Amino acid sequence: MQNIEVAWIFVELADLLELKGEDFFKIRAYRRAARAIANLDTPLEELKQRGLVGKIPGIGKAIEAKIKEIIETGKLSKHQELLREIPPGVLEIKKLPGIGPNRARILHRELGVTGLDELAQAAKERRVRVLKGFSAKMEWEILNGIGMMRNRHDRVLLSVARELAEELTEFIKILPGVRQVAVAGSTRRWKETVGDLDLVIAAEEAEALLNALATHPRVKEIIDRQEKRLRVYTWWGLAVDFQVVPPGEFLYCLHRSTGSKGHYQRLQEIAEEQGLQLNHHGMGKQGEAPILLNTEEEIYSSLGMNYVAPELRENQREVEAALKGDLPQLIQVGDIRGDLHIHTTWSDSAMDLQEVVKRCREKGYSYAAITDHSQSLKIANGLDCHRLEQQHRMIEEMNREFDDFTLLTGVEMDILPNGDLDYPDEILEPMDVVIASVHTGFKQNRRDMTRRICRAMENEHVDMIAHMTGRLLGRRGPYELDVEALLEMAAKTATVLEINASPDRLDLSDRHAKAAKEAGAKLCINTDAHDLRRLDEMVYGVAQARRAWLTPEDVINTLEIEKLREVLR
DNA sequence: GCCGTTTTCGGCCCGACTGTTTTCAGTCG
Repeated sequence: MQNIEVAWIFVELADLLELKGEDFFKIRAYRRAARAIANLDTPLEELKQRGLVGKIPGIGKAIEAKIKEIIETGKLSKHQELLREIPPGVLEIKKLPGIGPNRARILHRELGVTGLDELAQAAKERRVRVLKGFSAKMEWEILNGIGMMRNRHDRVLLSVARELAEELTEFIKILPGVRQVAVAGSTRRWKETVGDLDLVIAAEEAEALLNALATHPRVKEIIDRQEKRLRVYTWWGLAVDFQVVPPGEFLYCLHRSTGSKGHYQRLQEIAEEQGLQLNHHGMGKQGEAPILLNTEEEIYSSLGMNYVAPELRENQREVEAALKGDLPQLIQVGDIRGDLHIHTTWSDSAMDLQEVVKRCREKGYSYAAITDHSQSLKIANGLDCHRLEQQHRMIEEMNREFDDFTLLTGVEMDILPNGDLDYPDEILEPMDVVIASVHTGFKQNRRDMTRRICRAMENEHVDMIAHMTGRLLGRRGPYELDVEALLEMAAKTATVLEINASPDRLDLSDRHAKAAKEAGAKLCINTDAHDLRRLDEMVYGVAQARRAWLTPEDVINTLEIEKLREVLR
């Protein structure tokens, strides 16, 4: 059992207890423990053997015992008990916008609804509006919310798909008869959310292989089974498609399954124009033996074009660019020299300054910026001017110890609802990196919100706007914004725009990041990490940048420190 | 349920917004 799955049990336990109206602090303790577990570098099982589980901050005797139970039996009796008492559908109801634990409880108790379908039915019959604490408007919002949930229900975050893909490919590799295995589809193209996971396996024999996969512990149910294909639904909420292909056709099958459909069809057209045929069996002249190829690069070069990286295969004129030799030299993870948006224990993060420095140096960075929250964000323990100056003095002192690494001073400053900034200019002036971002008043109208961010860009000390549209994938849409106007303003004021690498944000989107470059703005890829593990999410931001056709020159945190300082100045 | 260089008990991040139960409970970040 993976740590993340243990963490999920505690998250769900907390949700269930919340629905029962349990003590707030107990619930928070479970959530904290879940977060701590999810962020561990070492498997819990190993920690348990070494007797270290109780040493994890946030985990005491009671939760330690529960972790032991989970590792030994695969489940938690208290959790199972609550699941018998509260239908899992009620947890779904609690996820609706505007519905918290209390309203979900009322809906369950008063109307007897056990899930979204029954709730939708009740709302249509106008049985919700008459309940205490509800109204006609809320009834309408509930129906809206259910519609939204259904639309996204079958997609998961890219990071979930990639983690599952890694685990499954490791498992498949050691099965007898397997020559090669690779992830295809939108997961390979690093699309921000994934509908189903495609795995292509090269092997002569399929039956025993698919049997083994059908009984894998991640599999919840089998959706479809054919001779060479297996489609399953996993406990992670993601469907997986296993495809067994002859070793000689692996390359072509992987290429086709990677897609996108539009991109592949475009390639088939190009092939046809050249008298060739391209399909999952191979490529060659009609009626003749296929051309022998070993790599995807060779498929593209045989068609007389540059290699198109999976991230670009979206039928957005990449084929035309490749034919002309006009594709950009895409940015790579190794080009990144530092992370410019990191939180510490000074505000709401789990890592202290020393830990950040250690991990960033291990990652080979030559700089990092500490950008904690600003004073008005009380819930995140935002820094007032005094604490901010204290922190910056400490950073300056730390910097004396390094000759090959620079810790930059900075802040992630709130743009207040009226457009004012959270610190006066004289506080911002000496800082290395001033990030401005929105954390409150999300429901402003398009004109006000656009003007609000524009004003921040106009301040000469603001270097960067973080997670500009505010979206949380699968949970919250972007705020109302005139993105085009903002991209232009960013270019005009030389304000850098962040690509937030966190898999639940990826904000700017690929489309917006591409438009930002075209508008003449510079970008920066940051993790916005609040704990050590999430410093590793840079790879998602870089993939997003690649999907936006960005080169190292478009991204400021590829620069050497001296050049970077010039840009920030 | 966790935690302790004041405390082994009694604390445990705060404040804005919303709808309408016109005085606050519920939700959210």
